Amino acid sequence: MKVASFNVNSLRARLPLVLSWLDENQPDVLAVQETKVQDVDFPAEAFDKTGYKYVFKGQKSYNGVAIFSPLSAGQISKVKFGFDDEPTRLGEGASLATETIEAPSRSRKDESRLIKAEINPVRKLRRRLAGQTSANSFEPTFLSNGVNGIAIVNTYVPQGYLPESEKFQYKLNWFERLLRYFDKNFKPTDAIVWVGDFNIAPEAIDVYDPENLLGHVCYHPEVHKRLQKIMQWGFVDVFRMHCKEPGQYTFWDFRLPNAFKRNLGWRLDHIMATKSLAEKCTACYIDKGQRTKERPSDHTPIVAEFAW
DNA sequence: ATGGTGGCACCGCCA
Repeated sequence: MKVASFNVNSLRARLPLVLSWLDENQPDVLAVQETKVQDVDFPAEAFDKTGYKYVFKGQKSYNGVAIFSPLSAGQISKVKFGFDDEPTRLGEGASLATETIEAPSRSRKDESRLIKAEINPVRKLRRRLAGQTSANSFEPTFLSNGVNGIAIVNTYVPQGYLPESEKFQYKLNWFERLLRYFDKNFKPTDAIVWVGDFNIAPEAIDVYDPENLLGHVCYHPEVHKRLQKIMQWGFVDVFRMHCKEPGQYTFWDFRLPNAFKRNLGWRLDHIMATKSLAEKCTACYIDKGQRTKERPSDHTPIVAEFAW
């Protein structure tokens, strides 16, 4: 099973690139962030031609997440958008002048940053191999708390603007809500893949200038604390499990001249798996290929392969 | 070098 995550920075602007990437890489799951498209304008027809199924939630201009999975890999089920917690305190996407205005409960902005689904890529195959002896001969390897396939949690974590801003507090709070979300809906023994743009470089080797960038909203001790707590709940960074090299980035700021060429980047996009699943991870790599094509995203895909 | 990129929407916001 191949799982990928890609912040596309507008799905419509990146449509040809995403379509060719799917065709060339054939992942069982592609989690996409920053689709920047309202649900009514989602380019469904283009993906219908590919055989990939999809679930998505977006809004105008900002945020937006989607999960793609091919028909042959089984159904996408148990789809849920956003958190299921109490009302949020801060209006995240509001302008600077109005950012302290109360946000409505389960706002569109929250919903378009988290999408959860369950997939079972081998269910059909196992049934076929079992012969037609019994329709119920398939026994899932992991069965806990109602998860009998693999749960995919795709997040686009708030960037945080500046450390002294309300938006940064919103980001810290967002990670805390995410931990509660995992705790409420799953067990650490479930097979969960948590992927997406986390807007955090976990360690010094994940950012091009750790000394000077320490304190940046994407490389900040307070954010690190929140991430660590979620990791301690039961996740393994499968990229770092396979690759210890510094300078392995998934994002290069467009505003920094020749950032990609000079490899002045950040590792902000991640694939985390619960321990039982991480043990089955056979490879994890960053695919910089799309950066050499026309109109690339500022992020680049990260891919993990599992013996599943 | 007092600017420089990119996307979307609208005349600015966000990354």
